[in-house]
Amino acid sequence: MELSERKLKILQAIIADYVRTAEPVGSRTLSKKPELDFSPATIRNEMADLEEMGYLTHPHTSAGRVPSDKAYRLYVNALMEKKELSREEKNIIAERLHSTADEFEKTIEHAASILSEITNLTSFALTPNKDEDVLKYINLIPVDGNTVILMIVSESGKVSNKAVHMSVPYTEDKLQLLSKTMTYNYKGKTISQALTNNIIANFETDIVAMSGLAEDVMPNFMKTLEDMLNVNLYMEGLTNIFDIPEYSDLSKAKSFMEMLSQKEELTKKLIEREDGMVVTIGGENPEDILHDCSLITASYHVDGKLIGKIGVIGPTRMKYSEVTSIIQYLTDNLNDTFKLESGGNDKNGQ
Amino acid sequence: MELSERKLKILQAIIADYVRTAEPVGSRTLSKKPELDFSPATIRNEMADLEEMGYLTHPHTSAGRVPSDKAYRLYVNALMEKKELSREEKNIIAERLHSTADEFEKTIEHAASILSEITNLTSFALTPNKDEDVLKYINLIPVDGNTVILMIVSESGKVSNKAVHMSVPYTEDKLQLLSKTMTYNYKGKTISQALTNNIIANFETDIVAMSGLAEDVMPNFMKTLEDMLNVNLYMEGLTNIFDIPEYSDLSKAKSFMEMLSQKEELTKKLIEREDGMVVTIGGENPEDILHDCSLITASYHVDGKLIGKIGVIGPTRMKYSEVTSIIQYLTDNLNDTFKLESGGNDKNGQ
DNA sequence: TGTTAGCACTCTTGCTACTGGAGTGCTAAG
DNA sequence: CTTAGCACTCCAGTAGCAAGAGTGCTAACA
Repeated sequence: MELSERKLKILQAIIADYVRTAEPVGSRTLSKKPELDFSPATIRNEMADLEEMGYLTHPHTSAGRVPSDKAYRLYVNALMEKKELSREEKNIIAERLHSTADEFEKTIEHAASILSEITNLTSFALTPNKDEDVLKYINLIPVDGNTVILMIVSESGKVSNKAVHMSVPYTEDKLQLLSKTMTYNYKGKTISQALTNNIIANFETDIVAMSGLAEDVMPNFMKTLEDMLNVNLYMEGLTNIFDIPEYSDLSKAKSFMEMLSQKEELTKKLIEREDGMVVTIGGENPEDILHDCSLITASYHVDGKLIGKIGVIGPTRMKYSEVTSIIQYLTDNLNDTFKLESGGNDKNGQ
Repeated sequence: MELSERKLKILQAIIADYVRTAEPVGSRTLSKKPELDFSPATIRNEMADLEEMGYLTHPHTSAGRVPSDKAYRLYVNALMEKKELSREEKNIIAERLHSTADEFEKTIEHAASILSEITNLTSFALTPNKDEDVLKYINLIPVDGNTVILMIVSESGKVSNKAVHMSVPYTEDKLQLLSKTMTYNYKGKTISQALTNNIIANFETDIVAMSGLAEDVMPNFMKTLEDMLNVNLYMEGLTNIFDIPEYSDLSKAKSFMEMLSQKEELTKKLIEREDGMVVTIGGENPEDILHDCSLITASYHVDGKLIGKIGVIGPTRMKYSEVTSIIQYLTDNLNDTFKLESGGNDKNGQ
C-alpha cells in the first residue's frame, strides 16, 4: 500500500492534534478540520489503512488513533516543515544567552536553562569533550619555599593550573629541568593519552637526579589532567515532566527522574551520540526507560574543534519542528560565541 | 492536664508505629503491644486527652490517631533515646567515607550520598561558608609575554590561582609592585569584604603608573574571589521521596522537587540555619512548602573555623533517632578528617 | 475512681452494576 | 470511491452496597 497524498494529510493532522492534546484523535474530530473535508467514515477507512501500515496505533477498540514512533519518524524526516523563529524569539534567546558573564561554563549552563524554559521540556548541556585536545606546554613556576604552581597549556588555548605543595626542597634549575622533561614527554599527546600513559616510568633515570620532585608533581599533574578532561553535564527543567500527561503516573515519573539522576551514565550516552542534530524517537532509543521519550541532541563547537552537546528529553509527543529550530538557533549562536577570540579569557576546564 | 507516664508511653508507641507504617494508628493496635497492657477503651480515653492537648490529630472521625508536629517535637526533645550506631554500621560509614580520593569537595559530595543511601531520604551537603576566611597574600607570577598567574592565598591555607591574559605588556617590576599593593590593600580582609570593597578606586594614583595592568588583573581577581566564596550544594537521593507515601500525590512530589531545584535559595536557607545539630519539624519551618517536611542539619568544621553543613530533608514522619545519630557520626568523622593536616593538599575553593 | 465491655455511629475502601459518550468496523446505498 | 447508518466495544464516571476499622459514649465492674 502506498501513502497517498490524503493519507499523509490525515497523518499529519493526527500528529498535530495529538501533540497538542495528548488525547487519541478520532475520525469525527478530524473531519471537522477545513483541510480534511471528508466524512468521518472515509477518514476511518484511511486510518485503518494507516494503522495496518504501522503509522498509527489504537489504545483500545473504541478509542481514537495515536501516532506510532514510525509516524513521528516520517514526520521528522519528511512532513515537518522547519519552523523559522521569529525575529523576536531570536532576539530573546540571543539576549538572554549573552546576558551572562563571559564565563564559558556559565554560558553553557545558561543555554540549557533557556532551552528548558522555552520548550517546557527537560534540557541538558554537555561541556565539550576534550578528547581531541592536545597538550602543548607544561610549566612549573616557583612560588615560595615549598609551593610551586603547575601550569598546563593545551593546544586549544585552555590554561589549567594548580598549586603543588612540595615535600622536598627544590631549586629553580631542577624545576625547569622537570618542566622541560614533562613538556618533551607530553607535548602533542591528547589529554587522555597522557592520562593512560603514565610516563613516570619513562624518565626513571632523570627522576633519580631530581630527588623526588616528580613524585610530588606527577600525582597533581594527573589529577589536573583529569579535571581538564572532565565533562560537565548541566540539566534544567527537571520538574517539567510533571506537567506532561504521559508522566502523570507516579512510577513513570520516578523512573524518569532516576534515569536522569545517573549523571555519569547519561553523560556517556550523550557523548556517544553522533554529532550534529540527532533525533531519536521512542523505541529507537536503545534504553528501555527511554522507550516513550524522544531525545534531541545537537552539537556545538569550540574553537572549531572541541565538541559539546546540548539538547532536550521529552515525550515522543513533542513539537519536533519548534524544538529542533530552537536548538539549531542555540547551537549556531554558541558556535559563534566560541569561535575564536573568546576562548582565551576564561578559566580552565574545571 | 498533665502528661502522665502512661500518656507518654502511649504517645511514644503511636509515634513509633506511625513512623513505621505511615498509617493512622488505632486503639486496638496499641492495646496489643506488651508494654501497653490496657484495653482499647482505656487507650481511647488517653488518646482523646492527648488530642485535646495537641499531641495527636485525627484525619477523620473513624480513623486512628496521627502524631502532630508538637508530638514529634516532644519526642525529639525528651522521649527520643540516642541511638548508638553499632560498630559495624560505623565501620561501613567510615570506610565508605574514606574510600574517596583525598579531594575535599569529593569527600563532601560522598558524605551526602552515603547519608541518603543509609537513611533513604534526600540528603544535602554544603561546602564551607568562607565568610570567615581571610586573605593573606596575593601574588602575580609572570609566565610568558602576555600571561601571568594570579595567586591568592587565604589564612585557612587555601590557594586559588588563575591565569590572566594581559592586554598590555608588563615588566616584572610593575607586576611585583601591583602584587604588593594588592596584598597591602587586601591582607586581613575577609573574602566578602574584599569583594564588596572594590579597591581599584583607592589606588587610582598608582594605577596610572602601572599603565593598565590593574585593569586586566582586577576583574580576574574579583572573579576568583567569587569562586573562592562560592558555596557548593550537593544533593543526593532526590528520587527517594517517591517511595514515601506522603508524596504519592503527584502535585506534592512536584512541588517538593521544585523546591529542591531552586539551589540558590535552598543554599541560602541552609547557610542561615544555626550551627550544630538542628531539627525543624513540619510547621516549624518558615516555608509553606516544608510544612509537612522535617529538616535535620548539622555543621562540620574545617580547620576548626570554616563551617559547612550536612543534613536531610524528609517527611515529618521520620526516624529522628536513627537519622540524627548517623548525621552526628558523619559530622564527627568529617571534623576529624578536615582537622589540620589534610587541608593543605587539595585544590582551591572551586 | 479508674478500667473495661459493649454498642451505636462514622468514615473509608473496595466492589459491582449501570449508564452515557466517544469511537470503531462493517455494510449497503449513493 | 464516498458516505450514511447501525451495531458493537470500551472507558469513565457514578451510585449503591457491604465490610472493616475506629471512635465516643454509657454503664457495669473492681
